[in-house]
Amino acid sequence: MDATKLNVDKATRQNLILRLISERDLGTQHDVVQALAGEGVEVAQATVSRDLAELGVIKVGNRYLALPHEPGAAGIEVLPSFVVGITPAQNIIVFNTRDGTAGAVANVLDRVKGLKIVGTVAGQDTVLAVAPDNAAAKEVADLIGDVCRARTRPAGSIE
Amino acid sequence: MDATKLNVDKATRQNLILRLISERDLGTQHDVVQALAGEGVEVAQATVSRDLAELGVIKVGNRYLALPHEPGAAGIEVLPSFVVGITPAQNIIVFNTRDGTAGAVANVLDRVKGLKIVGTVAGQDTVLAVAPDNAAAKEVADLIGDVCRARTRPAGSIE
DNA sequence: TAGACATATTCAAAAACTTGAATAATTATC
DNA sequence: GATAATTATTCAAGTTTTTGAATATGTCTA
Repeated sequence: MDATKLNVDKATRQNLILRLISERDLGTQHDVVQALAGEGVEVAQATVSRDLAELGVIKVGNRYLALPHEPGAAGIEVLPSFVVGITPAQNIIVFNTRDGTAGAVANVLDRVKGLKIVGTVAGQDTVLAVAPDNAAAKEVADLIGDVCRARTRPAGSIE
Repeated sequence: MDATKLNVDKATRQNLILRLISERDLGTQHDVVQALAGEGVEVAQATVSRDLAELGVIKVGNRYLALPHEPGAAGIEVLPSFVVGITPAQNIIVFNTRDGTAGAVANVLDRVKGLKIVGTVAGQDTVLAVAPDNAAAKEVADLIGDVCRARTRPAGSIE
């Protein structure tokens, strides 16, 4: 009896999921199911599980991070091996990387949805990421720090 | 009883078609069917018709032209409205375009498979395309000229 | 380790996609 | 305009995808 039951296809739903998890702070698949329901899209948890896996979404601590899948580009999984150090300094986060990988790292950072980063500049082995404020910078540094430590492989195998 | 009957999926077949029509000079769907058969892939003409439509392949005169479908980018259908003039000069083809559209035109030219173009440079309203030799330049100029005159919509509606 | 919580997987049904044969529609040629 | 050549569409079948329910497998926390 849902007055607003929407019927969308898989691709649309997955895009919606990307948007939802980057806008809100969704910590469980159940949260995602409910958020979708709020948008009028009703699916089972099993479907969300599969969607997150296909989208390459990873969970860091209590938060889902979406890295839109781009054919050629590096995935978020390169961060642990490329990033040597992370230092928040005011509203700037300094990433020390293995030589030559700064560009790839900046590219990944640019593409992670929901990361509070305004922009990045990459040198040879250093990336400067600008956050809107000091708190955000700290938050980002912690998050990426977790990613590098976690070495969590994507929530399932992608493609 | 084909000793070399290959069974490939749709995506593989469509990539093969792109390659075939950019390498050889295929003028009809029947030709494409036969070229595919030569590679061990047997399909009906109806399938080729649908494939060409999905691939955004267009037919100019007696030749198929493939423009690999890229999500964001402009399609070959913009050429008639963007290109004002085409002038081959030795092995260079000069495209005069509406102001500001040169970049888009060059991008399209770069992506058309089977076009004998070595490279392009775009200004504001001018594109210089370098062909391997004078004959190729003339050929390209004629072909694109036909495209602009033809205003043929893609061989079917895409997506 | 037990018990909760979170996520992944299995299985079967439904929906969507793919395809060739036949045919219709379109385009060129005379 | 008739005919031939080329391309598009309809239809039905076979195949693949998608999905939810149920269930299994982690993964914490006390």
